[in-house]
Amino acid sequence: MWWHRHNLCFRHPIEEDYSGDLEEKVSVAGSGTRRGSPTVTLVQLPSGQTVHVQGVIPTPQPSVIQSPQIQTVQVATIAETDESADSEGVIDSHKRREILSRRPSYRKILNELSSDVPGVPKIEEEKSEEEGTPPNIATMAVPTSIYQTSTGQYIAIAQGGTIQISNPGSDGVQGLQALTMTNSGAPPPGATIVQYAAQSADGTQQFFVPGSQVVVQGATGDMPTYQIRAPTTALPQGAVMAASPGSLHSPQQLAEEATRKRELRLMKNREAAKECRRRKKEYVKCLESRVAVLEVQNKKLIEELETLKDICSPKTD
DNA sequence: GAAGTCCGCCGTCACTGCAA
DNA sequence: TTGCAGTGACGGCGGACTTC
Repeated sequence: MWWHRHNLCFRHPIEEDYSGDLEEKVSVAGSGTRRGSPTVTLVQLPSGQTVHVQGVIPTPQPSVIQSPQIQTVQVATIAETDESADSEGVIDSHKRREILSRRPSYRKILNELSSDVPGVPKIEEEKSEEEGTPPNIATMAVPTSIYQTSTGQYIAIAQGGTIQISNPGSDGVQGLQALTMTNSGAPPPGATIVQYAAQSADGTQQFFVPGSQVVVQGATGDMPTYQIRAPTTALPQGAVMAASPGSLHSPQQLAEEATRKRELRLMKNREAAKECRRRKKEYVKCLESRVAVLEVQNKKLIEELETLKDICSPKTD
C-alpha cells in the first residue's frame, strides 16, 4: 500500500493484485445496483462468452477510499495546481478542500459494513472499549494523558475527569490514587473533591489534592505541564476555590484563560487525531481482510461457473 | 560512514457535520 | 447558533534501508 503524501493518491496492493489477477482470467463489468438488491454482474470469460451472474457478494459499501475515476480526476486537478506557481499556495489549498468531499467517519462506515457482512468486526464505541479492558486493569479508568511529575510520580488524566497518581516503583495499581474532578453538581458518593484554583502567583493552575499535595498545570508553552508540589497557599481542607470565567477581568487573566482554552483544545484534538488514526488503521485492515474474503468467493464462483458450463454445454465429440 | 530516500507517526490547523 | 467530535491536509521528525 502506498499513500502518496499530500496528493490524495491511494492505492492498495491487494486491490492492485486482485484486479490484475482478474484481468488475466475474466473481465467483470458491474451493473448498476442499489444497496440491498441482488447484484447482476456481466462476466466475460476468456473464451469470449458473456454470462450474467447474480452475485452473492454484498454490494459495495460507502468507502473513504474513493472510486478510481474520482481519484484520477483529483490527482489530475492537483497536478495542475501543483504545476502552477507557489504563490498560489493558498488557492491550491482552497481548491484541494473544494475537491475533497466530506466522507462519513470510519466508525460509521465500518459499522455499516459490519451490519451487512457478519464477519466484519465493528469498531467499538468508547464505552464498549472501556468495557473490553482486561480484568487486571479493569478497575482503572483508561487514561487519556499520562504525565510524569518532577518527583517521578505519574499522573494519568482519564476521559471521565479522573486523575490517577501513581508512585514509581510501586506495582501498578498498588501505588495508584484515583481522584475525581467535579465540575458541577454533587460529587458521587465516596468521590474525592479535587480543589481547583484558577491562578497562582507563578501563572499556573493548581488542583489541590487531599494529602497536602498540589497538581500544578503550567499555563505557558506548547505542551501542558503538570507537577506535584507542596501547596503554595495555605488552603484549609475542604475549601473549594471556584474558577468561574466571569471572575476573570484583567487582560492578563483573559490572555491566560485563552491560553488555557487553547491548550485544552489542542490536547483534545491531539487525542482525537490519535483515535482517528487508530480507527483508520482498523478500517484499512478490515478492508484488506474483506478483499481477501471476496477474492476467495470470486474464485469459487468462477470455478462453479466453469463446472456448470461444462455440464450444460453439449459435447462435440 | 555520509547522503539520500522512503515510510510511519505525530501535532496542528482548517473545515464539516451533528447535537444540544 | 454554538460547541465539539471527527477527519483530511500539511509539515516535521526519526528510524530503516539503499547507494556511493
